[in-house]
Amino acid sequence: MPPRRTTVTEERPLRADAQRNRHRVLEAAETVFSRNGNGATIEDVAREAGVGVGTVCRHFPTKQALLDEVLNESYRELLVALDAALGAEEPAAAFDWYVHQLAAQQAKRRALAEQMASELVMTIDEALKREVRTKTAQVLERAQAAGAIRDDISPADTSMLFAGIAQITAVVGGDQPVRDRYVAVMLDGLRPAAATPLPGKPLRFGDLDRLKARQGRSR
Amino acid sequence: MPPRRTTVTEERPLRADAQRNRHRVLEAAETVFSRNGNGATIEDVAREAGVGVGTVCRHFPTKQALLDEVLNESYRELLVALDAALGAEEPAAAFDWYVHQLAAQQAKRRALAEQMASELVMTIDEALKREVRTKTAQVLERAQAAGAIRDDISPADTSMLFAGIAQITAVVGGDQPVRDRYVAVMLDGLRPAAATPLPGKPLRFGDLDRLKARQGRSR
DNA sequence: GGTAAAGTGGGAGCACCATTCCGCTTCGGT
DNA sequence: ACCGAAGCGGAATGGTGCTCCCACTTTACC
Repeated sequence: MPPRRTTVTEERPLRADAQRNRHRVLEAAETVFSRNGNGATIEDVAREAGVGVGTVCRHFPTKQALLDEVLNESYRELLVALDAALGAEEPAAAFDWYVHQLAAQQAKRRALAEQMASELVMTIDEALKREVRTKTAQVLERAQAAGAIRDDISPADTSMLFAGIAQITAVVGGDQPVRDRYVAVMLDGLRPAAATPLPGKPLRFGDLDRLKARQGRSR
Repeated sequence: MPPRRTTVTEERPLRADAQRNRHRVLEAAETVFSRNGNGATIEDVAREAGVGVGTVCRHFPTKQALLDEVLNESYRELLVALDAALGAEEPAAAFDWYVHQLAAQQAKRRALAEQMASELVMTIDEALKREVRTKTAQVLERAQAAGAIRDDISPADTSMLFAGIAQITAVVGGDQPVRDRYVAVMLDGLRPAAATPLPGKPLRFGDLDRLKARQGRSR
């Protein structure tokens, strides 16, 4: 009966060495997924962790489950950045900072970039996702209120744009100056100064989910 | 000894029915790769074409070879758009038009989008690639000369940005209004009005190639 | 320290796909 | 109409990678 969550307890307490191993596996997974994206194999993870594949598979019944766990972790980190942005004094600068931060995290964790670029359909924890979305919306809205970002952009629009950033990030990799360059272009496109009204209607998150779901299915 | 080019002659003339089949296979490949990206299997292609897998594999010794052929075709279509843009009266509008056009083609041919998003390393015909790059540069430079696009952007920069567009396009799919929305944001980011100087240095095509190669290898 | 339960390693099984092979079919020159 | 070569289909092959299984080891409780 395989245990599930990262947290220490659930079901039956989980033996000490098992806990250690589970942790190692997660770390290894993060390492190799960051390096190779979701193309990395379970064996890669096992080798990195110094355990057998069986161990990996018992802790995480499926490669997807493992990936999900790692990605949830990434989202939790994103949340930290979002909180920082919300706590900042300057809403305008905070939004820019957050976007750069996001790109940096995508660069660090290639799997995150790929997920945001939506090559794969992950099951992220619903509450977590909602929180990320809510806070993203807040950071955006504060920047808009401050006049730093054009008004005809919705939170879901930014998510879509982040997918584009993710792709560029995946190509550019760790080269920060180059990455920042394109983030800056996108941010400039979001300034109110660029007053050409945008075509179409602001996207809602519901639309976004539908689009990504469709994309996932058609593979 | 499998034949190679799309053109009618080479090596030994190729029997009439074989030629017909080759053509069907190419069309089928375009259809299924457009629908499913490069995740489509050879069997999918064969079924769509109404031939056996053996036939597909004889005409194109490798799945990659088939994909390359299809993608080269896409690039040729791109060239048509580029020529149109170069022939246009209004260099400023022409650039915008071309970028929208590019996104539309990416939407039509998912495989193209994925290639530009550089998930896969294709071997595009060198001459063709050079021509696309040269003409892209010309379209860009004319728009810059007309004051429609900021000067601190290089042709390779636009290619990189196109990769981001490709990603968004892959998610959005055929929904033109939505797609255009994000293309418009990016274009606004490229206006001179947004005069915040960009960080970093303009990318050169050499850098771009290196980055993409690195990305391909690390999978 | 002894023992039952929990955990482990890594090989076997399985599914999926690109590619190859070969006996049969179709073409096209005479 | 004939026949040799070219082309065809699709079963067989081989490789890759996820998942399952089970004989062996480690833990933790007495």
